[in-house]
Amino acid sequence: MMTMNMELSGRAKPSPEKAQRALARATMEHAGVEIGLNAAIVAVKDNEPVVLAVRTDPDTVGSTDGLPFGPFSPRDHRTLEGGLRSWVRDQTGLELGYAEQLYTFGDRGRHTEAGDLAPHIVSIGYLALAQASNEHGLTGGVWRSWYHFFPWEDWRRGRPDIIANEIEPRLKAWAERPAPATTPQRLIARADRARMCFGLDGAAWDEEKVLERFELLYEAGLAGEAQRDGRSSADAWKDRPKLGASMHYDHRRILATAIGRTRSKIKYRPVIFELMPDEFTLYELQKTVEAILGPHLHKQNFRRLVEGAGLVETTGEMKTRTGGRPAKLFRFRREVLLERPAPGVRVSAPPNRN
Amino acid sequence: MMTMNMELSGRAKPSPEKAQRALARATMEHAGVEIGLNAAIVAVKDNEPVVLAVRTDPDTVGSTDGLPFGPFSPRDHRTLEGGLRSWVRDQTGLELGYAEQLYTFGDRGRHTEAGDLAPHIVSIGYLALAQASNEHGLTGGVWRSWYHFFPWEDWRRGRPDIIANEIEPRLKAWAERPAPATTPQRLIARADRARMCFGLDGAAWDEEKVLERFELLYEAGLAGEAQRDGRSSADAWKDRPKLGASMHYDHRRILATAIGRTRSKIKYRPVIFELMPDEFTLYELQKTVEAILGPHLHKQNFRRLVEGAGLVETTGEMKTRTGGRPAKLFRFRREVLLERPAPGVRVSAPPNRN
DNA sequence: CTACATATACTCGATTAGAGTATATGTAGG
DNA sequence: CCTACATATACTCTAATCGAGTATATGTAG
Repeated sequence: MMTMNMELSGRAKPSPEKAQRALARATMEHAGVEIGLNAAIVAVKDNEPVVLAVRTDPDTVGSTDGLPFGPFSPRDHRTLEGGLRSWVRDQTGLELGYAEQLYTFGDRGRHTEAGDLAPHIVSIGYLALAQASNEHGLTGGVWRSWYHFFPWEDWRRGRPDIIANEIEPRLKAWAERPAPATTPQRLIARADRARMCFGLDGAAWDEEKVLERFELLYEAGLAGEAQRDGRSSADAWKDRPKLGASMHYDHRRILATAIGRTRSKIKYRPVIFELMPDEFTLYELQKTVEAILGPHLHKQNFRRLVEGAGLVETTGEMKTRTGGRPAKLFRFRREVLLERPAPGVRVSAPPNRN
Repeated sequence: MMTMNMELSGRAKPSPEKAQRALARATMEHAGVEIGLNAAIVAVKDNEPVVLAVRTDPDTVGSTDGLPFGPFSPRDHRTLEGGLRSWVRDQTGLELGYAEQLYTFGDRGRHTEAGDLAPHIVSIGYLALAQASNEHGLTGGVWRSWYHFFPWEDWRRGRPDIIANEIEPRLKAWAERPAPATTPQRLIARADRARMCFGLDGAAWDEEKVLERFELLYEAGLAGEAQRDGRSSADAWKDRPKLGASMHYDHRRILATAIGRTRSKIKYRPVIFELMPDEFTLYELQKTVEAILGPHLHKQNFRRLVEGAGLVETTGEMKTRTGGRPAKLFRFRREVLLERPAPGVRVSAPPNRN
């Protein structure tokens, strides 16, 4: 219907302008696209990574959480991020610190819940990091552990049982069913994707692949959202436990993106300190890193790496109530930004097993 | 006149799509938000990294290039990427292979001529990688070296002279001028930002910081776009050479994002092979990597790393016309995707100098 | 005073990356 | 044919780094 011919060849001269006009004409016929902003606001409370969730209807059975959402109006806000900060402040009372854009979600069907009549909403997802201490005036939403939505991501007490007990058998069954013809030809077989994503059969676990894992579960019909969206091939699993709590729309996908980005980013940018109080012990820092990544380093090496990277400096104070020898207090050393091109918490992968 | 506000706050950096003028005339009363897609289509031709550019008006002096642009209509396309592929095919005849979303640019300019009645265009930038051999039916646009727009990024023949001769003195002068009061309080001083971005005074050069460098130049009024947007504090430099070719709107910023992402991504995903023919010698592979990153590895170690990472396998064929000893031909080894969590061309940073 | 818990310092060995040297095998020009 | 040269490929050496272990310091609880 709306075939735009922008004539890019050098001959047809002022093409962009013409194209823009065509665009305007074409888009006017449409119901219109609305732009929304979603925020995954992350903090760490009591060694638990949490995200701010809003519950639509707390009294309804089966009601689910969602991420805070606000419209973007270029009339009111000059920048996307400015708009985000503004409605987050209004809705939740939080003053955001660090924020970065994640991804723009625009696929049709991301609002299937609302039906086809709803205007299409393109949502720009943001990741924001907050200190748990900033929560004083929280007016909307609740902090929820992000492992409430992604229990298989929590490796702090070893490999979570849900992988071997629930995910692996269901994915293996899915992998043995032939892919429907409507599915675009995948480059990698189902079984291999499952193996790489969830570290089955001895494959390595990559803690950054949060989104890939969730999308695999969704595609396999094992995420609650898949059934809601009518993708359920899941009757066989009706009586099995749910794989994490669902969220509205595609919000769990946005959260998966946020978790993956957080896990990736703390390794090359000192964003971990956005989640920490101003002063902390190295053990507290390690616990925060582990809350986000899963356990990786043993204590002695963590100290060496963090101190060796110049990320922190001592305050001179001690924290005595540790239950053992008092620990030195540290603070983030800003100057590291001027010294290293990519400062972050280096938690190197286990040695290559190939 | 429109001001592109690129004030970095150490946070995320959105930006405007300034295509309002034509649209304003067409839809005077409509102040909605429209969605556009921009594509940075990258290839490597004759060891030169190139991007597909569209020229508005080849006969006009001072006309500039832009990136291909097309609208997104959720009515016609189920996904953003599907929409992108569709109009790229129509406009250029190219069938995109690899494509990934980069960033969504949505800032409104403050002083737009069209005023508040102009519909706002939010543009979603994409990076696409293409093989140079696929260009047979190219109907629109021309391939341009990306170093045409970013000459300071080309380190293949050592540190580019433009840094010492042009960029360093102008940035130093800018750093000595006080930041205007309207500028939000910066965490890092101008001089330090210049040092870290461009590796001045012995600081390390980080080839991934393409966007940071461009935004610094823009903020300092040294990019052509800054003058166009009325940010020119650049009278003093009127007679000096331009710092790379400008592009329409904020397209050079999108391209900077694309280059940075490409440089980053080839290190942990085997996307370099999206730019290579099916069979190649290791030397050709190295030249392609160096075209993108700048020279890094000496030949012997490059071989060892690439082969050791399991990225390639020999075809059994040889290429004789090398001007020396014939070279084995290799192909990308797909199975590496099943073996390694993050396979890519490992070009490790030089040893830590701190 | 003792048991214990945690903090912190030091050591060791394996892996890896950067750099150099040596050798193999083609082309070009007399 | 022979020689100079260019490129490809194999191997070696060394320093840095990381995972892991051991040892020691300093607090609290009973």
